[in-house]
Amino acid sequence: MARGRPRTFDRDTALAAATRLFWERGYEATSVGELTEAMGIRPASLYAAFGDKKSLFKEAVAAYGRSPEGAFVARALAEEPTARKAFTRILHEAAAIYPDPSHPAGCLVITAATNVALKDAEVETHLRDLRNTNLKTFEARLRTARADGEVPASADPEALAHYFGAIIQGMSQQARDGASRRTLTDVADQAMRTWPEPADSPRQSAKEPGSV
Amino acid sequence: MARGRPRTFDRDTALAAATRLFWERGYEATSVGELTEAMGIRPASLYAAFGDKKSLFKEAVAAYGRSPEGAFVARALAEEPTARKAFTRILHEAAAIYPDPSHPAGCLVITAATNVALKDAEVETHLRDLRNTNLKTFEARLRTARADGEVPASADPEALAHYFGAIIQGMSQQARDGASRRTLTDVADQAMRTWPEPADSPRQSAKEPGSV
DNA sequence: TCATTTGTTGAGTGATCGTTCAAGAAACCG
DNA sequence: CGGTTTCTTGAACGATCACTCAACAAATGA
Repeated sequence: MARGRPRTFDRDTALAAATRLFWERGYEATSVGELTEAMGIRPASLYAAFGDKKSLFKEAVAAYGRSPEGAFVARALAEEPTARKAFTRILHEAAAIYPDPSHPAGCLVITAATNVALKDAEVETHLRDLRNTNLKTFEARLRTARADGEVPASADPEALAHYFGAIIQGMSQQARDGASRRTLTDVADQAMRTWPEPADSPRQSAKEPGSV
Repeated sequence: MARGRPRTFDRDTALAAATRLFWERGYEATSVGELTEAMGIRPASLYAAFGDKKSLFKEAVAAYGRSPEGAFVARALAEEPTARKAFTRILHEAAAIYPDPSHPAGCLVITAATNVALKDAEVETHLRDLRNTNLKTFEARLRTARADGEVPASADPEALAHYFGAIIQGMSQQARDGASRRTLTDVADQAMRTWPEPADSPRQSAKEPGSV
């Protein structure tokens, strides 16, 4: 069924190499020449397989989102029974993943398209939309928590969502600036101290009551 | 005393225009052509007055640091009598300044050199060093506060410095993503709820006791 | 076997990048 | 005034950018 000459390289492997390069240096600062070298193919093969640089980047972002390092936030939100456990896990996993030397530091979605020329503004807005969508997901989870009585009625889901988003984005930046897992874990712990407990629960306790 | 033909443009004004452009788009994504157009001069004049693009960028960073939008952190640390008042003011001023539409959003030092090609790595490390120096300044201020008994002995200055640094960097990013002053002020208030009060002071009070 | 389809190769496209040069213009000093 | 110094102008430099094309190679279908 497969017509024509078959591809001589593995598309997923090549995409992973491109993802890593975009993750390291960002969209604009990564040239097609560097991409083809890292992917082990010639320019014409890249364009035949992926379209153009923008399309390749979008595929790289999608691949990153499916990888463990990119999917940990969504996974924590889906798997943890309470909002508090979900955000605690998110911050601690970010502290572990962002500075991990086995891959580029920080988060691709946060860092890969912050300095972009006018002609590539589309790439910048693509990542911006992803980030703002994530904030909305945070907000929705916190709204549910408030409806469940897990956080008090006085809690502001939108403000808390932006707060945790800011912490995560700051941790990504600091990981790129050389911060260690230890330091980022301290930041995560400090950030969780503001978690709004309902009035009838022990205030500001270091451990949640029903800890496993 | 001034020999030779005088400059036909104002150096500070031209530098301010360059600063604004670097602030908006970052180092790599701002071309010399865009710079000369915004500064109202020809390339040769730019190179005669500022050296090369890297030197111009470093001068732009220095000019940003002297401007109100870039100096507010150092000013708050110098002027406020307590660490708590200093950090409260820093976060609230960041919430006001970062999304202000009269200039590019966020902080130039945080955003202007995150995606940089290999040949310009020097620019990236220059801003990284500035950021890490700021963290050390935070840490020193918190260490003093601990010595003064303003924060308990159990407080960790390095961890708190990274925590506030992360909040500020996150607020800068969110301002660039469109967050309002209102939202960022909420983030600042939420962040200050983790401030470590000494054991004999009223815990988690919204206002510090000796407020002016 | 042979036409068709698809991928690879190597060279090369125009555009833009940061930067420089030669010529002329505007100030100074003597 | 002439000589020196510094800046401006317009044109251009080589390098790199994202991207493409013509020729060849390897697979399938008939």
